[in-house]
Amino acid sequence: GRGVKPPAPSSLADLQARVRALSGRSLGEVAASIGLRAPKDLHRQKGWIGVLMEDVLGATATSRAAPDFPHLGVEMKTIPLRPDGRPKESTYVCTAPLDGSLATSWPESWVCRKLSRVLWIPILGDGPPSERRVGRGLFWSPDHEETSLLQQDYEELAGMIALGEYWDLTARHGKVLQLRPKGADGAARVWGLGEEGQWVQERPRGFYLRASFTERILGKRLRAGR
DNA sequence: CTTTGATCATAC
DNA sequence: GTATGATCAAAG
Repeated sequence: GRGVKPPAPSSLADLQARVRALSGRSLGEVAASIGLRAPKDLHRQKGWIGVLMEDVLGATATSRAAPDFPHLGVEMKTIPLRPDGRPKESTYVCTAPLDGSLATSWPESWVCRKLSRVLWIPILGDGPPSERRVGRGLFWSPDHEETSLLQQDYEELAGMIALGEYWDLTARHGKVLQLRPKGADGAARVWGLGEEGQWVQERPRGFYLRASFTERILGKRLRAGR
């Protein structure tokens, strides 16, 4: 089926109201509201929930290197939660260019800008996507401590990339932010600047937030808030 | 069970 | 191919 996308939210208040209205609804209902059907599972449509929420909330920057709501400066992320409230997965942030164009300083970085204001939308439940439910959305900006952790990791990781240390560029680095392969498959390659300044072929990488960090972000605020 | 590395769909 | 949206599945 084809969807009918609502217009972009006109203001932050508009977006907040739409998020509130989605809270508690099943993904099947949400999909139906814009003329879509939920897939039986996510095996072949891993990003379906994220795209659905973008569509239903009127995000405009899908598949572009910009926040989902450019005029509001808001990036939206769906986050699947276990029954105990812990995130099931890490969260993709953005790609990490290896060709020398990656910002070395945190404030200038794409990661920093993308994370400056995030709308987290929890997704509850296992089983068929149509039966999962939308949780209560949360607008988040990193506090001082979170910013410090992110900056520290970012600068370490960006430094490794700048030095071309691909042999050690694994997901094991970073307390809260990590680098992971991000390609069509394990054979995907991209050109990177090597240790001697030569061009080398490497797996493409992306920045991810560790699930433990997202848990802290959400847990702290959901317990404190309301 | 948790984490790392691999993988799938789509837009441009 | 690059970027978006993520989850899957092998490895630890």
